[in-house]
Amino acid sequence: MADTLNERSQNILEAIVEDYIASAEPVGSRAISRKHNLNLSPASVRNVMADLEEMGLLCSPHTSSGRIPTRQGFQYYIDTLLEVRNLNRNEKQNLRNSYRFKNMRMEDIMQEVGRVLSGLSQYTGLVMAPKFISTVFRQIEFIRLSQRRLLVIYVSESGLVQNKVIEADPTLTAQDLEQVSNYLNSELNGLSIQEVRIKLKRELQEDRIRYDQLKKHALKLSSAALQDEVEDLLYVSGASLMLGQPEFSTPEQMRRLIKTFESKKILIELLDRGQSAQGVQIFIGSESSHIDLEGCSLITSNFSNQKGAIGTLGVIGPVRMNYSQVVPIVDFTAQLISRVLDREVEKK
Amino acid sequence: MADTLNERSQNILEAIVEDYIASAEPVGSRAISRKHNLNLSPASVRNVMADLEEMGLLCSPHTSSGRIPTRQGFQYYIDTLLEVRNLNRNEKQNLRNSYRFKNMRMEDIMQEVGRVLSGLSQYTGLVMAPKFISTVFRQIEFIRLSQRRLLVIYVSESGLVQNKVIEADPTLTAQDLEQVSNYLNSELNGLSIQEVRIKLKRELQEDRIRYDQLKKHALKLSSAALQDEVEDLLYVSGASLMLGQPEFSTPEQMRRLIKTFESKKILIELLDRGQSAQGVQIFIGSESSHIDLEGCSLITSNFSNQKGAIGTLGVIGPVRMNYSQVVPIVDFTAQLISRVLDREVEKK
DNA sequence: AATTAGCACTCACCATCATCGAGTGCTAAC
DNA sequence: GTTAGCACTCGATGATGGTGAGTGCTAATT
Repeated sequence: MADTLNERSQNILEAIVEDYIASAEPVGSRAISRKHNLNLSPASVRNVMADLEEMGLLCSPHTSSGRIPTRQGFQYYIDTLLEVRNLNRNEKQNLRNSYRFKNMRMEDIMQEVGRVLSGLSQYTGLVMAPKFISTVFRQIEFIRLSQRRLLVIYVSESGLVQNKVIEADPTLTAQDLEQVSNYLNSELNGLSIQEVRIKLKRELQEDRIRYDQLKKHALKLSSAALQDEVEDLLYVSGASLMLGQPEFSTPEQMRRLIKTFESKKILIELLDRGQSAQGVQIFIGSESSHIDLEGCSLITSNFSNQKGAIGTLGVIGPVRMNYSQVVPIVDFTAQLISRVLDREVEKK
Repeated sequence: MADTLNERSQNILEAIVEDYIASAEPVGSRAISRKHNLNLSPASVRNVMADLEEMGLLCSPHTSSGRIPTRQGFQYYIDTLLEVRNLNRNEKQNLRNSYRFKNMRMEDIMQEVGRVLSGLSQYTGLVMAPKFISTVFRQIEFIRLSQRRLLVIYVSESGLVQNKVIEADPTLTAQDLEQVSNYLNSELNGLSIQEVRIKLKRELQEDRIRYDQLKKHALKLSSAALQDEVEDLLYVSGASLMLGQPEFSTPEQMRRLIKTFESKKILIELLDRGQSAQGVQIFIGSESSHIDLEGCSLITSNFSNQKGAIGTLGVIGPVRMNYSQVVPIVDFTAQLISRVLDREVEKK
């Protein structure tokens, strides 16, 4: 159905969407016929608009006002009409220069990326660090906190540091712990957590038979340390910029939005959904299902290092977002970060 | 001047402040003379009110409306009239039960505390972790990320993990690094970062003469690792609750508030100011100097472990905050966390 | 001398009402 | 097929007036 739009209708839809993106206000036939040199009278434009409304791509807030694109209208625009220009050399260089990654911790890089995304787009920047389970093991350390509590520090290939407290046999000495970590560090190096878990599980079963005290401790501690899921790391930057958007101007909407951003849970769910795909993805409004994010659009792209640890970054803004501007920024940033991650691990 | 208030004036001021805290609306003479059984007619109350206004403790938004307390009015209320009741046994137990600290990382504890503070007070909870410089050294590890980049992981006595990337001599081998960290771990154990820095500085000078390769590396790496200030860790919880307060109901105020919370810088400055004091502190509105926090009050208390690492927690809300409810919560929580921190380190 | 009843006055708040204008749909003319 | 013309819709804006909570002042009361 949507593909059967003739060229004129497409042009007019495009014009309306773009005007609406710029103004956040209903677009009238007069404005379209004047600004975009389609050489059509307002009346003709009105006829087309009526058709587009019939098709569900436009709607009018009330009988005698201009049209605004519906969700489907935006969807059609994004799927069919949106031309994403690539950044030119200059813009790419500028974007590169926005970042200062020198001697930054992984966490700082993520946060910085969020800040820059938000700053450039003037919407809210999101960065989700690679999931624990997808990271590659580099090193593990055990530090005794108290009699029965151990602090486990885990470092991934890309330098992401995570820590966790586990309970442990109080009879283990510092030497034992050091031996255990040495053993694990040589044994698990280069495996993804997923692989590590499988390996641990297998060896735990085998080892019921053999009786190697050290190995037993090692397996027990490491499986306790690496077992549970670690909370996802999500960085949200520039939430206040969303409050400047006219679509979220009522106190109630503001509250809801900030609350949603604060809990992070819904955002993480949403970002997770895009993890399997490649390239830039766009989720629109309540198509992205959650009521609390109604009126929002999300532009995301995954980044990854060569070892396959996948993170996601993106921008969340009103559905009436400037896609043609934001999409290439998100796209290029994801590529940039992928390269940075690999550079961080560069061996020797 | 303020102390010269006679009892009647004090009673009326107190009644007005408390009514205003409850309603967020100007308080009239009628309401006061009825609700609080002072046995005074509205007219008499009005006379007192006029006096209090003269003194700068009250003001009226317009000629014919009730009075609201000024900043000075609140200040007087807090300094002189506020009676902070202690929590009874039940309430203390409830508060203790709100927390589940079992096997939590330091970071999680801080975040949890913020959440609970926010939940109980219905305002915004703040928790600032002890400053890096005030923490006590427990362990340091070096992990090579790339040729010239080392990841330093530092663990404090209380289990706070911080990490940092430094540049380092590419010729150092893994063995070297291990020796270095072993050396440092035995050498610096139990010192505060401040003491560590002094020690390092002194030894670096001495060692220009001697020629111990290992020690030289150790000193160089550790001073690089522990030199700079690490960004303060501040956890902000329940920012969206502030948006429900009538004093921040305009979009502009909301934006500004969220922006201020987001950048954290101003909050950290403010919390820093209270670090030297003991017990609960209250900062009111723009007395706390920053324009962006106008209309806000901050109730804080420091927590610390026996080693002297000091963190700050508190609640930020509108000036019209329910002090008598929030102060004891903040107070007791700070005591609770201090005890938890010491329990975390409990030796053996 | 302190308290209070009485009263005129103020002013935010709310609902009503008229006006205005941008925009529409429809019809008839081009 | 396109467009000029026109009646109509409806949100936004602003003026108007009534209502009521609250005040300050004065004079009467205790």
